[in-house]
Amino acid sequence: MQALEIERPPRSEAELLERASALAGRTLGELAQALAITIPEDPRRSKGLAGRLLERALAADAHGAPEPDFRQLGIELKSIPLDRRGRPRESTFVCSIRLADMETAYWESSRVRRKLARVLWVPIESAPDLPLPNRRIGAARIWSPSPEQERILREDWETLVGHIACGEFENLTAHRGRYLQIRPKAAHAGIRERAHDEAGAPTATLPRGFYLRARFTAGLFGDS
DNA sequence: TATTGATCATAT
DNA sequence: ATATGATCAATA
Repeated sequence: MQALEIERPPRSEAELLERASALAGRTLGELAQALAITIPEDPRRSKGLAGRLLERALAADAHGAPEPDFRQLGIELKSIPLDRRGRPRESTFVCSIRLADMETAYWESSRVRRKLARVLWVPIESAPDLPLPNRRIGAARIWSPSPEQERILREDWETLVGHIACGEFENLTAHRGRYLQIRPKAAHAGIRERAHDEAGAPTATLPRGFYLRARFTAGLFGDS
């Protein structure tokens, strides 16, 4: 694979999809080499690397901001690990949650809705015994939630955010939500973030994030 | 073995 | 400290 120069961000959805499609069939090892990035031996130390390689290769321009990866296009980039049956091996992180702000949050202006409005899914071949450098990039596809999907995403979001707004952090387990769920999102279980308790008084709890259940994303990749 | 809760890397 | 990129690993 030729060395990849860091290109300008794509100017259109078609151009983005074209660039992503050109990566299909390549391995992450080839991509890493073209970008002059070393893949760590220890899998624990390469979490998130597939996504970061794709961001670099496709010239995503959000650079860590809480916005879609391609800001001008409003398109979010998501890699998704698929097993040999074509099913997602993991849930998909969507965004972190500002726990103290949820009393005044609305679905219409939520980060979840903005990020999921338009997504470029890039499948990554994945199996426990397949080393990261050997995993192949699959055929990218653009997706937006159907009206029915968005209705349920919204229901989940409003229910989950409702619990946060009421300070009911005991109810914030990953068991809740049909498509969306809330799970810890922190360096370790001892981290705390400012929030409000049931009485509205300042408190602190484990930082959380929104995730899409694998059961949901499985439906986006045909063979469910 | 599917799911939940915990964790690892990088950048601002 | 908070955001991004996720997957690891213990549990049910």
